[in-house]
Amino acid sequence: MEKTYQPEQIETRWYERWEADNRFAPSGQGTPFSIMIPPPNVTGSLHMGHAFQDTIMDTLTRWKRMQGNNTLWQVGTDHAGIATQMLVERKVAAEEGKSRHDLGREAFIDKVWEWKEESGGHITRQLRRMGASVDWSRERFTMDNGFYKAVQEVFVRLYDEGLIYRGKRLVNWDPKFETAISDLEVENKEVDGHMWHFKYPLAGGESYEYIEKDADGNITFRENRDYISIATTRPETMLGDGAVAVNPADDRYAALIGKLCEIPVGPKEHRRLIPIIADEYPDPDFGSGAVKITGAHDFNDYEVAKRNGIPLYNLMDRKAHMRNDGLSYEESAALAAKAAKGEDIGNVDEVNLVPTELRGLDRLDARRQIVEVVTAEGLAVTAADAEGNEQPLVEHKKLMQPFGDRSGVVIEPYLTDQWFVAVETLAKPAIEAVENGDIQFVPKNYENMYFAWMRDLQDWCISRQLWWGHRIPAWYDAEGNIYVARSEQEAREKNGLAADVTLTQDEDVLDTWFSSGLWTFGTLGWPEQTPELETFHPSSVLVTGFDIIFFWVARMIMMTLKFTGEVPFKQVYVHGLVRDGQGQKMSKSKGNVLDPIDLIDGIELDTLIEKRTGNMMQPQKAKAIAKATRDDFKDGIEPHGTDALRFTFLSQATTGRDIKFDMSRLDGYRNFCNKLWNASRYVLMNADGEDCGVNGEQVELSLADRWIISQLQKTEAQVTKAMDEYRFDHASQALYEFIWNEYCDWYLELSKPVLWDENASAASKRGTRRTLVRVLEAILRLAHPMMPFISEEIWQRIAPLAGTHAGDNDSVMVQPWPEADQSKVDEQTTRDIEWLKGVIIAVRNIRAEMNIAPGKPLDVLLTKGKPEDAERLEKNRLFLAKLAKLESVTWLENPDDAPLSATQLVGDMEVLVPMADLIDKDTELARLNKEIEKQDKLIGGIEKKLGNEGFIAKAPEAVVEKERGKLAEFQAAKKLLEEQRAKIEAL
RNA sequence: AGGACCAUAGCUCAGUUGGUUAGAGCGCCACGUUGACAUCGUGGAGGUCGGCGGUUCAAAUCCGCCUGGUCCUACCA
Repeated sequence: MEKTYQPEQIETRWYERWEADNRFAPSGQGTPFSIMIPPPNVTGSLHMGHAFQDTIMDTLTRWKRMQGNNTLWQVGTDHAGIATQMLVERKVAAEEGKSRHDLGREAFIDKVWEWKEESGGHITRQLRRMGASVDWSRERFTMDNGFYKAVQEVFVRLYDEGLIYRGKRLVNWDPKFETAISDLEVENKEVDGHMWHFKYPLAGGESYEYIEKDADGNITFRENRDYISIATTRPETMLGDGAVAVNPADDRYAALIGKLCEIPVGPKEHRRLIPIIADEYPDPDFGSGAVKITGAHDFNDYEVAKRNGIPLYNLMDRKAHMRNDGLSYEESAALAAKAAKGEDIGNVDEVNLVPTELRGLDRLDARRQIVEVVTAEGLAVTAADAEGNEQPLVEHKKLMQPFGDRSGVVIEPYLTDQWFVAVETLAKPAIEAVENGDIQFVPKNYENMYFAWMRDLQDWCISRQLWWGHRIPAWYDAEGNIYVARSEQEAREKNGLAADVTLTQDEDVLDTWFSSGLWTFGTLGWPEQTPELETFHPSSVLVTGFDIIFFWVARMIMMTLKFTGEVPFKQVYVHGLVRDGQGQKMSKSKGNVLDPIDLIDGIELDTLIEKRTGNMMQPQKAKAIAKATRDDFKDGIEPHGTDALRFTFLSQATTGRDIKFDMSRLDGYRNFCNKLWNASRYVLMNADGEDCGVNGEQVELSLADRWIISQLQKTEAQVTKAMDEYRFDHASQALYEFIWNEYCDWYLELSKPVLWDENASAASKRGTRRTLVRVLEAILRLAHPMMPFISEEIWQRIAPLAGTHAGDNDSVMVQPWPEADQSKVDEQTTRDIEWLKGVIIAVRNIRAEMNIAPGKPLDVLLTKGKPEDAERLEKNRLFLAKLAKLESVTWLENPDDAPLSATQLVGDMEVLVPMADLIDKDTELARLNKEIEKQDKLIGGIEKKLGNEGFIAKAPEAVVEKERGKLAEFQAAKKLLEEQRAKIEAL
């Protein structure tokens, strides 16, 4: 074996071997256990979140597999509609200078598939680097034919049941991608904005007395007005106003309800009049209390408009430019005027209220012009500035503005025909499944988040105006009648349409999440009733981030219950986000992204900087990012190996909260791998080719042997319990603790005196070798789900010595998970070893405090102990001498015979290192005083407790007894320390 | 505005149903290389558990309020 652990030499090799040996497929034996991977985007590359999540899933999967379950980890990728289309569009533009429209739909889709075949496997290759034991033979892609069949089936059935409908609704519109998006794909961000205040003059020059009152009804302001004051952050929408609404309880405007006012924009001769209506929506205490209603461009206004029969005038096109189609402004304004008077003008689609000079402008340019014109006309509300001059009132304020999470552009509410899922009836059973425990969230508090969202569900807009995705299985005839079916042919048959009736398929595709919602059962062959579906559905656990509960988890629950009558998974393990060392979200624009592969393989500083600053949206940040990177990673990143990275994730995986990724812990766990490596090296050096008792030869087990076996049982139980509870931090901690602090620090050291003792019996040497090997072999099995590579590499060498290796094709992957054997837990042995460790530490302590060289042989006396201490000394003389580097150890019956010594306590017993000539009186006195003080404090605390009548009366007897015991112990210790102090003082 | 989560050593975090001498890793200080490992070993320093109040015989732990932080949802023209 190499002297240090070299992960790069073993990881890829083992992964290829496992895959070639078909180790990842279900065994076909045992209780089914299945996990469906949250499908990563096919365009994606592995980020820290994936790496974290995959580590957890793989750890669970390997663990369950070793426990003998019929284990399936189902893998696949998601076609990621917008992201993929965007990527291929860019590629085609760069390579051929063509847009997707130049190519046409079919040719473009071909390009996407080409791209997918070439580059779509990037993330799955990276998944292999993480050691993920997914069943590659069952890999699925959401655009696969089989999966498409499931998607179509679901669509058709929901439509037939009336749960999918098409309608004109206000939706979130992404003007960059020219598609509808769901509200979950919208990110609300705070931006600096303006709020303008404009005067809407009353029709016919009417005026009224505007009166403001305070809370007590006293008049605080009155003036004569011939307008109503309106505020807006989007002046361009004024063009599409259909009404001004005031609250019916607002006295200021009560007299105006039913009257008309004028929108202060557009050609003077065609100024539009709109009604002033009463609605509960306006808040009298906010702004002027009057709200302009633009039903086609604002979600709140849309509701008001619907309630009051106000027309919805669309002002923009798909690019969010001001419309340049439909009727002329004059014709449109005339129609709108009729509508304002309450006349029915029918379909308003052709009505284009954008004045000629604004048509075709971007909405923001239109906004500027409108503000200018209205202000010039004197219809801006004014306020006095610092010098007392009246100025147009423009408030600078923070606005929450919607942005597309992929496009980054401002999202517009936009009126279009879209397909929707009516979610109400689907939501009910989905809520119940969580309420009644069929699905459990871990940690449980995420259930509240789920309920909160499910209780307030909007119909889900599932159509997207994209080319890449599952095309909607709906056809239209010339009259616009809709026929939904699994194919054009079925549409004809179902509806008795003649062959000469022309049908055209809907152009739109489905939201990617619509197909992802079918993931758990769609991947198992549904709608066919396959054996896989029977065996592995519902899946056992879903591992996912909380940010995706709405997008995906909730929808999976709804869809799966609807179509299979089963829950998609029994448990949902929700993990936190992986953040950088400072707790910042990792993002390209912040330049703080870590690539898991770089942590595994290492990366030069310059390459890392190049990676972080290359191809940036905001190049001006490059310098700061380069500096920050230089500060954080002076020498780049060293290679750590996959196992160390996995172990780091696991150790930081506490209950559901975000993790700050800690590089120093990554270093620490790489060292841990090295520790395990070297411990194994030691074992091999001492056991390979030696008699390890594989054939059941007689052995003699030392105290240390029995102790480490006992500790192993406890560790096995701890790790198993922690895994059961998804406490990967506890599981990894227990393993770390055992390997480093027990097996390496103590047991390996304790094995040396036996193995190196020429006088030791063959049976005792054999016993120690057997224990060394067997315990290590168990450790490797225990470690395997967390650290698959190093455990396999070492296991292959160790297992033959332990007699558990079944030949060339064997693997630790398929070994049984270690189960604790309670009969091997030996508390007496544990106490004995604790005693031994206590004495050794006491001697080391004295050495450190007295400045005695670690290697200098010492003569040590033990005294004042109980008879069992003397016995322990006799049994452990060899160990003691070796580990504490002692020349001799003597049991002193009469403490009065003790020479002047440095002392330490082990229980009641005193450890003495005679050093008459060496002792530093002052140092030793100071130390003793400090010790005594400490005991005093402890004693004081307990005496206070025991002096409390309430405590004696009410606390459980066992607790009181325990306190009494402690008191006695501390008092005895103090007494010994005082005696020692007296001796030193007497010098 | 509503809700969730968090606050424990210089840093990253554990701390089960209240009873521990409040722990780990990293970092820090001192010492140490003869054979598993300097990616190491040995010893050590370092915390009034964010603040205030309450419940209790007993609070890092349960309850309330406050402060600070993170996030989600809704946002008001």
